[in-house]
Amino acid sequence: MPWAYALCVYALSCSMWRENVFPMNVGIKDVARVAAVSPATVSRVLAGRTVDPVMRDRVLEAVRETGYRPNLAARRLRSRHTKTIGLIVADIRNPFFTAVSRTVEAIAYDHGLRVIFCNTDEDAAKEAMYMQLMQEERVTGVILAPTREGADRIAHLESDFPIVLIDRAAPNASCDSVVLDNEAMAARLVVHLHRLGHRRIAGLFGTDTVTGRERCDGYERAMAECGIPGEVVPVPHEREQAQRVIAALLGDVARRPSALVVSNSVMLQSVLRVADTLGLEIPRDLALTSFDNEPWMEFVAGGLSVIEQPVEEIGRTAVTMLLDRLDHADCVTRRVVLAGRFIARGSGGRGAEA
Amino acid sequence: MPWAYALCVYALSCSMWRENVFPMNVGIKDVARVAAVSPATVSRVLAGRTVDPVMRDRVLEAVRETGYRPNLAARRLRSRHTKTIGLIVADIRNPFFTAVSRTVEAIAYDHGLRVIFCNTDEDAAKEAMYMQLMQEERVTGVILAPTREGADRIAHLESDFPIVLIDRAAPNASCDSVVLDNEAMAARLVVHLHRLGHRRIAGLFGTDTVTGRERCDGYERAMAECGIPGEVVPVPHEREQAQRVIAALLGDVARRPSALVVSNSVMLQSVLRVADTLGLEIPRDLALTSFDNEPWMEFVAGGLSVIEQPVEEIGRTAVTMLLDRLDHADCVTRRVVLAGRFIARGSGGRGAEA
DNA sequence: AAAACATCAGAGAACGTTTTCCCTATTTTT
DNA sequence: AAAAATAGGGAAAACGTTCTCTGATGTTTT
Repeated sequence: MPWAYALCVYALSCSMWRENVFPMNVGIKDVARVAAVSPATVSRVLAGRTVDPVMRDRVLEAVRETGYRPNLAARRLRSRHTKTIGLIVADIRNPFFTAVSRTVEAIAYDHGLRVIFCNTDEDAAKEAMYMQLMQEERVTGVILAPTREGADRIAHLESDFPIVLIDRAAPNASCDSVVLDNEAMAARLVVHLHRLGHRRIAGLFGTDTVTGRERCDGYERAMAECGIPGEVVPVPHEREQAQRVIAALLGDVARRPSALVVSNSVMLQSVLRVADTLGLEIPRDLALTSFDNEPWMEFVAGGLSVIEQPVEEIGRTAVTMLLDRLDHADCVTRRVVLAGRFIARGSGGRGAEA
Repeated sequence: MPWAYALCVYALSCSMWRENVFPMNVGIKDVARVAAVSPATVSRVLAGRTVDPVMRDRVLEAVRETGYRPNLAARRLRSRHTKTIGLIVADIRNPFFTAVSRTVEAIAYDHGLRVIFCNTDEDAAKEAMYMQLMQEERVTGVILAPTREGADRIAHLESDFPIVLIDRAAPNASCDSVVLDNEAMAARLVVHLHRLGHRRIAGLFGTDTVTGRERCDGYERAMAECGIPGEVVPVPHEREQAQRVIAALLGDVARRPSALVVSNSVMLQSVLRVADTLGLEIPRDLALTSFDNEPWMEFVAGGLSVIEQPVEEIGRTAVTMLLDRLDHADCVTRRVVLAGRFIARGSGGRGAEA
């Protein structure tokens, strides 16, 4: 009784008898028989190759009549191209990734490619498992937002298919990649806060990603250039732990900075939660800036000042690069660095930027 | 030059020569040769069937040595079970669906099932295309959040695989389904607002989904029971259009209600946007209640009062039902109705609920 | 000790396509 | 008008597995 937790379970329409209108499995041979042609001809018609029009029509009619649907497994086995790409993201709850995924999917389908979508939850083991799956699926290529371990592993790995890294890629990565200019964008946030008069600016960055690393570098560089000491706070991915770390930072009045640079929107939500429980008002008690832009950010904390990533462009570029790589396998690896857009709203506090 | 828009493109590591350490395509036969056994035996070892231990070890060693990876296309073709389920959602940007997807994926993988993830963007044509794809993939089953047209179509359709409807299902649907008790939950929101003293409560519901329909019914019933006239506002899915409709409602001071019941979180964001541009403060000028709970909702409009859906339970139940249906194909169809949880925060305005 | 039975490895068919090869019919060239 | 070239359809192989069937090797029963 697996539905014990259900509010109620209705049972309906008793006899769903399977009267099979069509023979259970219609194959290309059945179509061929009905159309009185050879299987090869049916295949040719379906592939859109030149076939005598009268035969073609006979085949098409037979397809309609029999309700034939090609078997993709068989097709892929024989033709040896799967027309499938893998998309492996690190956190499906992060709207940045869902936005990129949506674009990737749409563009891939425009190119007649199916996409296998996977979510690793920042878990290197799951990631490895999925990469193996990609191999077993004999995918055409993979678009991957790797964990840090994953990024390392890929550097040493010679895979059977091209890989395009998104969002996270070491500068010396051995495959194509499309990333944000994380350093510059993190620096932009620091400069923004500095101009607003903040001098105690802490940086919260993920411990497990090269993206976090890069943003941290940009933060540190900018802080140095501003001539103020920085405090880098490594924040784990898991929500509970993240909130503990943040609470430790903000709960101690002596330690508490006046402003924060936060590495992404899920981390930002942990910050908001902690600030709320501590009774901190934003931006009065704590100024906030972050990466990623989402609709609700307009309405929180007087409008959050953030770096917006060009999500469509990231997705589009990734697919384009992958496709291009298929044609030019031995070409040099490329690294595309995209600029983000800084959106100034109210969460920086302390008067307006010049 | 498809990267004209790039901030910069680095070209790296020139000669990625493909020195194939292993023969390009290692098959089960190659493994068999190396292990000096028959292909059948290799297959048996890989399937975990009883094989002489010494042979088994030889095979395992040969697998390691050759770097063999099974070809899933071939396996699926021959064995005639794909161990794959389809998951078709209507809007990947809606966090409700991403949350459900995450659960479905995790549970499916626990059961050794792969999932093909698809996003229809509320487009019936895309949905139909994906359903056809599922057929061509010969999936084991499908979990589907249908558009309204899709729900209608499925009622007449006799598909080759079981389908479990989630989130949206007509009460008379011809397949298994797991849904929220939309009527009761919508009524709950109305009652909440009524108790707070609101008398002019409008309901905003999607035009294209049976979920919207059901929530609307609950809203109307509850309004009638409270003895106050309701105003139902159909809101299209597309963002621009949605905002126009909402602006028309809230912009006209005479027409403007004092409180709103909103059907989901993406619609809610449109409401927030419009309220913001109109300079309406929440809950002072407009009380707000909605479906779906997300972390940021704590921090907007004094805390949004919402109906939280049991997302994990929905995903888990859907997979369980699908699996169960495979064992009991001719069983009656089941409809699981889950209760949501009402979370009262501040956005209802006008004093506290009794 | 012989007969019946169980166990398990190998040979080869099968899964549903695409593709190669060959052959015929037609068109083009000389 | 004959020869060469081209086009397009059919037969059969091939893709990499799993599965059925058969036979051999032990193991138990009488």
